[in-house]
Order: sequence, then C-alpha cells, then structure tokens
Amino acid sequence: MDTPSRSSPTNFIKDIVEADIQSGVNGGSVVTRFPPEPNGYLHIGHAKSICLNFGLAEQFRGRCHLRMDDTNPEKEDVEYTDSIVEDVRWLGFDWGKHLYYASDYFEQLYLWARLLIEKGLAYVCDMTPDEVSASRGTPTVPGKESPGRSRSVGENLGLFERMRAGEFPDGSRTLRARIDMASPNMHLRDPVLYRIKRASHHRTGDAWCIYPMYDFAHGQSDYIEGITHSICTLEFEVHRPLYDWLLEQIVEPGKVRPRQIEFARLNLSHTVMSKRKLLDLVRDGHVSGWDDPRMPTISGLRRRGYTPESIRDFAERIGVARADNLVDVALLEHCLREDLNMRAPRVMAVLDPVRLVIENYPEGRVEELDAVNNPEDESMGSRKLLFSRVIYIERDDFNEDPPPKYFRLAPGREVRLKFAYYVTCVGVTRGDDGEIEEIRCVYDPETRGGWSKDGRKVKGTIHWVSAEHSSTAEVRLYDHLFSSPEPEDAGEGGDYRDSLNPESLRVATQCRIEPSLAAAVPGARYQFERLGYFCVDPDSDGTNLVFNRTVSLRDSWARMRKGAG
RNA sequence: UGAGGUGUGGCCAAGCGGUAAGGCAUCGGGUUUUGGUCCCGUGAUCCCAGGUUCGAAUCCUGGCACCUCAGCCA
Repeated sequence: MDTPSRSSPTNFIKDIVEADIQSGVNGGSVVTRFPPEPNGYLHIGHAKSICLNFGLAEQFRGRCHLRMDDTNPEKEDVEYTDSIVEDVRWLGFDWGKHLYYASDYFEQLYLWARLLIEKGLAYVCDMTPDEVSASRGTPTVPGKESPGRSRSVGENLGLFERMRAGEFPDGSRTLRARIDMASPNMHLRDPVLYRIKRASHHRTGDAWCIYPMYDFAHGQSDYIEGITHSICTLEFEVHRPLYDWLLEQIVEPGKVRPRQIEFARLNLSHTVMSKRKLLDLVRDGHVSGWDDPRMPTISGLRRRGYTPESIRDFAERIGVARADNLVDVALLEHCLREDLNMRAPRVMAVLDPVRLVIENYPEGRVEELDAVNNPEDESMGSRKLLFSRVIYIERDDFNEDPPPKYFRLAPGREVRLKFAYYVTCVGVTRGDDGEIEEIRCVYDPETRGGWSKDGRKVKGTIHWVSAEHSSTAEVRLYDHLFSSPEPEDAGEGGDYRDSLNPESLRVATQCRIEPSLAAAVPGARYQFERLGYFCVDPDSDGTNLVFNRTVSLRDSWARMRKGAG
C-alpha cells in the first residue's frame, strides 16, 4: 500500500530510465535486477538497492530479477542464498519466476570466452598471481605485457580447453582479455577473465574447476537476462569501460543492450556495513549471529521488530544520488516510530518494578478498568485492566528528591495512574540496605478512570501493573552497536572494533507485564506505554517471554536532562 | 603527480540560467490520561576565486577538498 500523502521522490536514475523509455531505447522496456553474491546476509544497504531496483520495475511496469552472483565458490554458501531469498521476500518484493544464478550461465560464459579467444581478444596467461600483479604496473606506470599475449589462437584455444579439463594446478594459469596494458584505467590492463580454482560450488558441485571473474560474468548475465538497466554502486564505476567492452564483443543486433548505472552506497551512522566486518562481528562473538537484533542486517532488523514498511520508507527517504553519504540512524528509527505509532497496540509493562501500596484501597478488592489499545486508531478498541491495592510502577517514576520540572511521583505529590486513579505519595518503606522497598500512597476514589471531578489537574501520568495480576518477562534493551557515529573511520592505528558499544545490550529479567501479553506471539509488536516499542523475540517460548526493544520513544525528558548537563 | 567520480544548512536531498523544495536532527511554543503522537515556528546564497549574463547553485576558466581503482573478491 502506498502512502498517497507522500509521493515518491524522484532521483537521477528514474530520470535516466524515463528518458530511455521516451527515446525508445531497448524498445522502451525496463528490466532491472538485484544481484547479491551469496557470501553473507543482506543488510540495510542492500535494502536500498533492492527498493531501487524493484521500485523502478514497479513504477515503469517492467520486471526485476533476483540473481545470485555466485562465481566464487570459496566464499559462497546455500545458507546465504536461502537467507537472501527470505529477506527480499520479507521486504515485500516479488521476482515471480525470475530467480537466477550466474552459475547457471557457466557453459554459455565458457563459449563466449572461446569466442573472445577466436577473435584474438583473449589469451591464456601462464604467470603466477604475484607475477601478474607485478606486471600490471601502477596507476602512473604502464604495465608489461604477458608472454602469453602473443600466443596463437589455436594454442590459446587448446590451453583454455585443458584448463577446463583440469590439467593445470590452481592459480597456475588464467584467461585474460587482450586489451591495453598501458591503459590509465587499471581494469583495462588485460583483466583476468577466468581462474583455476578447485573448489566445490554450492550449486554446480565439482563440474567446473575454472570460474569466471565478476567482470566476465556480470554484464554477460545481464545480457542473457535482457536487463536494460544494470544498477550498481559507485565502486564499479571504473569497471564500466570493461563492462561495455566485453558486451561489445557478444552483443547481437536487435537484442537488449544493458547499461550500467552507478549510485552511492548507503552508509549508516553508528554501524558498519561491509559484509567482511559484519562477518567478523559474528565470528568473533561480538554478536549472537547475522540476525542479532543489533545487526544492520535485514534479519537482524526483522528480529529487532522493524517492519518491512518502515525499511522501504527509509529507502525512499534517503534518496539516490552519487555523493558519498553518512545517513543518521535517527532517520531509520524515525521511520519505524512513525509506522509503529499507528499500528502497535499500547500495553502496560514495568521494566524496573518497585511496589506501590495504596493504603486506603480495600485489601482483596479487584477492579476492571478500561484501557484504550491505541489512541491513534480507535478501531483497535480497548481492553480491561485489573487494578488492586498493590501495584508495580517504574522505579524511575518516583523520585524522593525531584529535580526542577520533574513531574512524576514524589513525596507529597499527586499523579495519575494511567486509566486508573489519582494517587498521592505519603511515604516510603526501606529495606535493611536503605533501598526503597515500597512506596506508600493514598488514592482518590473520585478519580476512577483517571479523571478528576473537581477539574484539578496532575502533571504526571505513569504506567503500572497490578502486582497480583501480572507476570514476569525478560526484556532485552538494545542500543547502537557502535558508540562512534563513524566506526569505520577509526583514527591512526585504530580499528572499527574499538568503538564497539559495551552497553549495546542490557537485559532486564524481572519485568512485569499485564496479563494480555501472556498471549503475545513471537514477532508481535507493542508499545509499552512511555517506554518504547518492543517485539516478542522469535526465540521466546511460552514459559519465558522475551521482548526486544525495537526502538525507544522520543524522550524529551531525557533530552532535557542531557541539556542540563 | 594517472584515470574515473563527488562537493547545496548538523545529516540526507531537490534544483538542470530567473532570484535556494522536502525529510531527519536541533531549538522554541501550543494541544494531550504516554515528558509519546499531533500542530505551529526556527536556520543556508549553494567548496573557493575569477569570468559570461539584465540575472548563476545552475554556463565557462582556474584552484581546493574528499571518494574509487594497482584481488586469479564481488
């Protein structure tokens, strides 16, 4: 469902696509693709690309393929392909029957490689990786030509066949494009097209021992699938001349000719986005896995309680441009709050409970009170809350020595218990350690439901649960994984791990929750009145309910305190 | 110092020669049975310097800064 109130913003890629349609390029068709390498889980940065590619297809009535760019068996795994499929689907996109694998094109790619050799545009090189590297030159110094460069077509064809047949050891030879060893663009200095690698591929098994490089697989795959607009991130910009050069050799008249367009990848404050670093965090045990709720992965965000809608909204709002960027994670959080504010039912829960006894409330009496489920949406109805003499309130909602402008409970002060009564604090009792054990109050029977008949006002309204009519639950409170806004930008000798936030996870095991939550199902999202949004962790079982704090409420009281130093 | 890119308020980002949209954040104010939501209000002359023009963020020239590229990774 689109939000009609906010039209989707434009961006330069939409403009390009629109112009291509106008001028009838490729018959005016639009076919995009999202092409992840299955070597890790998808993250919020991929979500940007997914929304862009599928969004374009949707808007221009084309289609978008999901393609696994699986040309390097050493790093890839089915665990990853499975998670990718699941995550893209969860985000709400549909590729229909267009799920592809670059590995399905290996035979065709091989044939095209032979074609290049026959045209004299590719040759087998016998140098070792180090030799290739050394002979490539530097950006300012031209490279040296490989001895294999001058071999005959027949010889090259034979050697390439033998490479495929497994006659040479790993790394001993490569197939290289014959372009220009002096090119100012490093990617045009006879780039490697094929390497020998005896690794079992997660789909093709041991059928191959030579694998195409990215540059020789990507554009070709686009061509095979009839992709019109091949959208990728900026670091591939310098590859574009090679992308075009390779396509030039195989493209046939009348066929769709794909065009590569680059955009700036997403950087998010207080997190890292590179798959390698995320993999490190998983391997080193800094997080519980790829789907740890603190991870910026789609599965982590899902487990944290993010909605697909909020992520798509975020992708739309950050825009698409070519300038490097660092988006404040506050925007992501805002998108979530906005979504959840409308749909998350409000419930009562106390994270850090302290007993409150209402001295003048009859012992043994239990009342049912009406509680609105969501003030933003009447259709969500209301429920009954049980009220009694002893309740729990948030320890933080009582202050013996209240600072200026504190307007919750304090000695002698009156506040409203949400949906219940006005209560006034008349004292406290302490344990042997001096800690407050109980807060003693009296209530005004004339304020049932939280309204006073004489019109007097209270400044504070606090949440509560009946001691007898509530149960315990565990709550995990998450904060940013990194305390630095730019963890990747560690200073001299620094490492992104240096700014790992030691308080990114806090666990509260003695939380009290209202009875209606006992029936909460994994994944369900709620707003705990005044505390923030929470979701039931998927791993929760019936005996121990675990909630993940999805995002906190905007808290002007906290901001005020911070401002006051 | 080679090639390819980018530079608009704290963070994103529109703008495509006619006199700087929008969002987030911030800070004020109002409403409120969540210190939430909602509603108002708050800031830039566009990296710098020249030039063209009646008029430039938008065109030209020259600088400066930052990013990407020297994997048999993608």
